Amino acid sequence: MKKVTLKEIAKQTGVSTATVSYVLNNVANQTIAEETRSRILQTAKELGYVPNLAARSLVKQKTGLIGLLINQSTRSESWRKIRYSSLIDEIEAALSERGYHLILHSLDAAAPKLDIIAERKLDGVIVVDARSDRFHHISSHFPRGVPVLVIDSLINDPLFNQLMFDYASAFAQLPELFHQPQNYYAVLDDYNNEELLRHLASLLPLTSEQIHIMQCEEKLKQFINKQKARKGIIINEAIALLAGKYTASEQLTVICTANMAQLLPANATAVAFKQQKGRLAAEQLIQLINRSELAASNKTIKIEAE
Amino acid sequence: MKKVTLKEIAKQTGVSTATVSYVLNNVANQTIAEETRSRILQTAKELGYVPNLAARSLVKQKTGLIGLLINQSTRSESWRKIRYSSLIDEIEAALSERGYHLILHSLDAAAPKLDIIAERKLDGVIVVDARSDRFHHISSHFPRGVPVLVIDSLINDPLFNQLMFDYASAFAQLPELFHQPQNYYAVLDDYNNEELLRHLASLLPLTSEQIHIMQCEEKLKQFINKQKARKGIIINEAIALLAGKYTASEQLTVICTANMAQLLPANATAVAFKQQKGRLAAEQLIQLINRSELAASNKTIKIEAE
DNA sequence: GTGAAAGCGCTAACAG
DNA sequence: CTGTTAGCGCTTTCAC
Repeated sequence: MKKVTLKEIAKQTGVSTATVSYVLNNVANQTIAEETRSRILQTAKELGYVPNLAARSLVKQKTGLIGLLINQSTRSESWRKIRYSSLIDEIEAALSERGYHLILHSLDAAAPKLDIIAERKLDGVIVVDARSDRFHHISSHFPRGVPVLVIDSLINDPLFNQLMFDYASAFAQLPELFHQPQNYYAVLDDYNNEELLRHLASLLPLTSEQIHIMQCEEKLKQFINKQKARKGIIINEAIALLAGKYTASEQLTVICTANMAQLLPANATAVAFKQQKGRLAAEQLIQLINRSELAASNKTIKIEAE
Repeated sequence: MKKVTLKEIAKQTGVSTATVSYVLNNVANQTIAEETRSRILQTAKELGYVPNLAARSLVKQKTGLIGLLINQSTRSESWRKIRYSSLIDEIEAALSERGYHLILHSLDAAAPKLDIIAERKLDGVIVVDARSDRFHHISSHFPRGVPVLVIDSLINDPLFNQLMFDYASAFAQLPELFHQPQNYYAVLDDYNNEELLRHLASLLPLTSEQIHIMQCEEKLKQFINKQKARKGIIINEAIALLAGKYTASEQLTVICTANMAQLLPANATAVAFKQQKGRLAAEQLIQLINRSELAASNKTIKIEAE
C-alpha cells in the first residue's frame, strides 16, 4: 500500500504533480479543464489523500502552527491548573476555527526555553505569565518577526503586545472596599510576573499586612485565620475555594480570572470580566499575524470587569 | 540578515552541509576532525542556529508531534473544562521530557474530524472520551500504523489501547453503599462514551431513579432536591462543587477524576486514584511508538483507586 | 490547459 | 575524514 502523495495521484491520473496541486488547492488564475479537475478530485478522494503539512510548510514558509507557552512556577499542585483551562480551551477553539493548530508547551518561568518557536517555525506565539526579567533577556532570541502576544504579564516595553484583565475596573466594583479598607484583606494569585503583583497591590487600598500572595493551602489558612471578621478579596476561583475552607464564603469576594464563577459557593460574591480572554487573545494574535509586515500596533489590551 | 540554515553554516565554515549535519547531530560512526567540529559548533552558536523540524520531519518520516484529541460535547460551560486540565498538563509535561511536542485539538464528539493526524503526520495520538460508534467508523481513516491510545472511552475492540480509571475499585471503597443502597444516589459525569456510562451504572447497586447523568446545574439541583436525606456519590470534582450548592457537603462522596480533590470542601469524602492518568498515558503512548513495529500489545489499563 | 523543474531545509547513503 | 547527491512532499514560476 503506497503512500498517498501528490505524485501518486498524478501518476494514477496521468497528469503532473503541478496540475494535481492546482486542483486540490483551487489555485486562482489557473484554469483547469473540468474533465481533468474532476478526475483528479475523484482519485484523490478514493485514495484518501491528505496533504502533508510539513512539506507544505517548508515551501510556503508558514506552518499554521501557533504556540501557547505557559510559564509554570511549579507543576506540583494540580488545582493550580484550572487557572488556564478555560483560556487554553478558548484559544484552541478560536484558532481551530481559523485553520491553525495549537502547540501547547509549558515553560520554566525561571529559565524559559523558547527554542520551540524557531524549531517549529511557529506562525505566532502566546506567552502566558512571563517574568519580565527573563522575558526581556530571552526575547532577543525570538526569530525575527514572529508575532508574540503576552498574557498576564506586565512588561514595561511598548514593543510587546499584551493582554490582561483590567483589575482596576474589577476592584472598582467594590466601593465598600475603598470606604472601609480596614475591613478587608486580599489574596493574590501567585503570578510569576512580579510587576503584575506589584500593580495589583498598588490598586488595593490595603497595607502589605492585609495582602497575601498565594503560596500553598497551609499558608493561606494561617493568613486567613489572622484576619478575624474581615472580608476577603480573592483573586482566582480555585484559591477562593481553598479559602472557603477556612472562612465563611459569604465573606468572600472573588475576582474570577479563570472563568469558573459557577463553581463558587452561591453566597460568595463574584466579579467577572466582560470578555473571554482566550478568544480575544486568539483573535488578536491572528490579526498580528496577518499584518505583521506593517508596523505592529503594539497595544496593550485590558479586559474590563462586568 | 540571512536565514540561519545548515547551508549557511556550511558556507561560512567552508564545509559541506553534510558535515555540518553530522556534527550538529552527533551522528554516531561518523568521525569528524576535532578542528572542523569545533569550528562548526562555534559558528552554529554564533549564528544562533536552530534546526527546522519541518524539514527534518520530512526526511526522517517522523515529526515528534503527538496529538491530544479531546472530544467535546459542548463548549459552552467553562467549568467542564477542569475535567481535563490536570490530564493535559501531565501529558504535556511527560511528552516534553521525552522530546515530543504536543498538539492540542478538540473534536466534535458527534462528528470528529481526524485529518490532523494525517496532515501533521503525528507520531502518536491520544483520544479522550470518544463515542465508540463514531470512533469505529472513523478509525478506519487512521493513517496506518499510527499508535493510538484511547482514554475514558470504553471501546469494545481489543484493537485499541485503552486507559481508564478502575471505577469498580473506587466504588469498592464505599462498603456502606453496597449494604444500604437505598440511602444513596449517584451523579455521573456526562461522558460522550455511552458504554462507559452504562458500565458505571452497572457497577452501582442503584436503580436508574437513583442515578443522574450530569447535564446542567439546574437539572442537577432538581435531582438532588428529590433525594431527601440520601448521600450522594459524585463523579468529578467540579460536579461535586455544583452539587455542594444544593446539599450538605458532608453528605457527598466524590470520585476524584480530575485530580482536584484539594478544592473540595473538607467535610466531603474524596476517593482518588493511585496514579496520574496523564503521565501514564504519555508513557504508554511512547512505548507504543517505540515498538509500533511489533504486534501492539493492545492492553486496556485501569488505574485503581487509592 | 498542463508540465518540467527548481527548491524549501534537512538527512543519509555512497563515494572519494 | 569530508563532500556529492538523491530525495522527503509540496508549491510555483515559467515554458510549452
